[in-house]
Amino acid sequence: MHYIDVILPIPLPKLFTYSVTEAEANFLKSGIRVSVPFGKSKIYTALVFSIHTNKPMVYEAKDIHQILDDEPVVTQMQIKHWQWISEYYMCTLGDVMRAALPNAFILESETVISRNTSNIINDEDLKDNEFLIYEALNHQSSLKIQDIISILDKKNVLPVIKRLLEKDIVIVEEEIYEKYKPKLVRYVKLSTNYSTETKLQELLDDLSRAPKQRQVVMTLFSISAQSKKPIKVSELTEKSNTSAAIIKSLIDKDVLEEYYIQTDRIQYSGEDNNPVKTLNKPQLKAYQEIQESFERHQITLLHGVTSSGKTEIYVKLIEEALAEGKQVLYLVPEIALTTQLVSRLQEYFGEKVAVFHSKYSSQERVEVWKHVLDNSSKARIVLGARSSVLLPFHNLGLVIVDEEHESSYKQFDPAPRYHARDAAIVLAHLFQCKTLLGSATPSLESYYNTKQNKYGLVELTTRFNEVLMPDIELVDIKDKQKRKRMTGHFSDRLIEEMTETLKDGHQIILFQNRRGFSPIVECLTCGHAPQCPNCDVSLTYHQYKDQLRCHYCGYYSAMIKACEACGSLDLDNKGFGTEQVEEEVKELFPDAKVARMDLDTTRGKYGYEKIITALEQQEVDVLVGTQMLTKGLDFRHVKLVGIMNADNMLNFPDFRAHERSFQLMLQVSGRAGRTEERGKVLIQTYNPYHNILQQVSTNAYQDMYVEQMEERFNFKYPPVYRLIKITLKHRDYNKVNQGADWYAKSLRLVFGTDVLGPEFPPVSRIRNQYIKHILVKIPPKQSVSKTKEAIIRINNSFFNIKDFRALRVILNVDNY
DNA sequence: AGCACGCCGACT
DNA sequence: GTCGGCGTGCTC
Repeated sequence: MHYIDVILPIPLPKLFTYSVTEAEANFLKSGIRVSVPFGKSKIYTALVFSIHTNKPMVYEAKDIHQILDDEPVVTQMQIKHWQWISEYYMCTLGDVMRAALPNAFILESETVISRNTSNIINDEDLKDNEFLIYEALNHQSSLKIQDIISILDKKNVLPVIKRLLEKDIVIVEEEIYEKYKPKLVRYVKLSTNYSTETKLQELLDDLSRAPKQRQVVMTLFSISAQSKKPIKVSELTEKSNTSAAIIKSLIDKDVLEEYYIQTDRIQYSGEDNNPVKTLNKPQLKAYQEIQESFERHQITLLHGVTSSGKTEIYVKLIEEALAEGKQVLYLVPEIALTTQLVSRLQEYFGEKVAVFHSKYSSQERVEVWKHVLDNSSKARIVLGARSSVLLPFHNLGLVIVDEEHESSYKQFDPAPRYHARDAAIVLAHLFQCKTLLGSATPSLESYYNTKQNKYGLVELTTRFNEVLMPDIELVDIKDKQKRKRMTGHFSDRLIEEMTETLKDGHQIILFQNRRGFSPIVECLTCGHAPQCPNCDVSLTYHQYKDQLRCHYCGYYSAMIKACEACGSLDLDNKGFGTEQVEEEVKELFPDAKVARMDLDTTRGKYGYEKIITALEQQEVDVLVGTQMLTKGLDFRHVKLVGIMNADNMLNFPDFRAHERSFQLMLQVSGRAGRTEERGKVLIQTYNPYHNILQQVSTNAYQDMYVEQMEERFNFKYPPVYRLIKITLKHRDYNKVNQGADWYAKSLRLVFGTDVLGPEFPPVSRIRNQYIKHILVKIPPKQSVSKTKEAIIRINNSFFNIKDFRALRVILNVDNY
């Protein structure tokens, strides 16, 4: 008797056992996909975890449905890595599998309904709905559930299908099909019949009365004379200036032969590689220090000021890893970054660079996956966002985590809620290779680790070309308001600097960490402000569409003309977002070209690129944007950066608010003056004496670190303590309260005062779900894994209480 | 997570 | 009186 344990891509905390034949058991390996029946009717894709002969005691194992691969598509190393992720981040292996595998690898069966032809039906016996389906099946041989839903225009169609099935009118089958289709490109060549010169001449004579066809043959001939490469049909039609129909007729006549070649969806078509740039002195020094540090530490943090040329150092290290025949993982926080970076890396490494991120189609991802798995030369360097740590690396030689401090490395929803930096470090550890973290404003976590001597530290303090760090000036807008020196949200200082910069033909970036026009619309008579019907927030006014919108659930409505509560026409906009800044710039500087970069303007696959290119081409003088601007983009001609309001970041209710504000402001500042001239940064604030602002203005990372660490220490926050956030969600307000109280009480029995909450978050209801948080703090000496075990025990007892079963509980380890 | 089963209110 | 809503439990 042979059995396999498999991982199913569902959030159930255990493996499932199926029985296989001896032949199957011999063929299968851990990491091969199989399809298995699961539940009453479904067929799922499962991943073989282990093969054994232990018959399950309490149930009869089902047979598998089918084997889907010849060779493992998931490596043993990955499975180890998945196990770490699932344990550390308290989720199931299935969650990790679902996140890791490209969608096209996870096949699911689909119910297909077709007509039972062996039966003659009397129309009269059928009800309306049943008749509609019966009719549809007379035109179409089979229907999917989704088709039936649209035919009947209702959600619950299963009872109807069940009745049809009982009446023997239809048959129901579960179909599963391969989702990944290789991309085939059609090529043509001259039929072998015409390989000799005389035959060819005869052919051309024959075609003398079909000039178009003759033209095609001639073109084909001339292309193949120039190069030996296969000829695409598309190329031939274009070059011979004919249509597909003419080529088809030649194929039908057996003059041409068509054939297909499988190609990659993503192709690199650049020139051959440039030699790696030589490093300047400070870079070289940093590079050598990294080498030395790697001798003592698995992980090294490169703390290099903005625009210091960290990328060149990475390139040098990549080159070395490649020379040893190893793979390299280069993580970046967001896709937006990659376009500039990809071309830079491709300059050096050509087609060895593979890009991977979540905006890729599932088919494109399969191709990258396969290249990495095969250790193909097309994916020696994987440049990617968070999810690329889950790729099937073979012999990883180096991991680079750029902009290490970025919080977008942490997955928020759904599970697995992993931090890509930390998962990458573990991955590197599995491969026994080095990790380089890079940032101009390291996270307290990483910097703390260097102080603890867990990581090595290398500092790079001079900017490339010795450009000076920008001059940062704080502008007290409280004072400016008192003295009537404000025009809208612009202080006289900011206007002066902007005027100057525009006159010199340089570019300006204005940063406001809020999109839309104004976040609150308030009635001046009664104080009422329109709220989202689904969430506990006020609606933001978006001027360009004249709408009120919710930034949490996407709800929108037309802008109100009068107060909904009292009918008053006196409405006031409170607070301001990027839209309003943009509009004010247009009024203040009517000749300047203004663009905006926020979630609203960067929708769609190329939204980002358009704006970035416009800025690079200097088609834009002033760019207004949210924190998107900070993501390490290299804007060459920007000289002035204005931060419209520093206070709303600083006052954000989060223990990391100060750290994050510091990082954000320094990162935006770093966009100023990148090439020759020294840049200028103006920070408008109500509180210029705030320590963080002082530290930003003097680029005092150390001071910030020391001060913040003191707070983290005093208030027991990371990196001193660790955190696990437990979130409860439900439609019913009381249920959430009761559940959260019970949960917190049970946690307190074990962890005492290290449990905070339950507490409603600032936005206590999103999409009609009430939310409550509980925070568990783990002291430095307490075992993390024991803590997690205890939480899991409490969680299990929680779900044994019938009243709480409907609540959704989210465990977020190291939450950001 | 799906999906089937079972109980109860809203319409023909 | 059925249809269709959702709460409950199970999946090798």
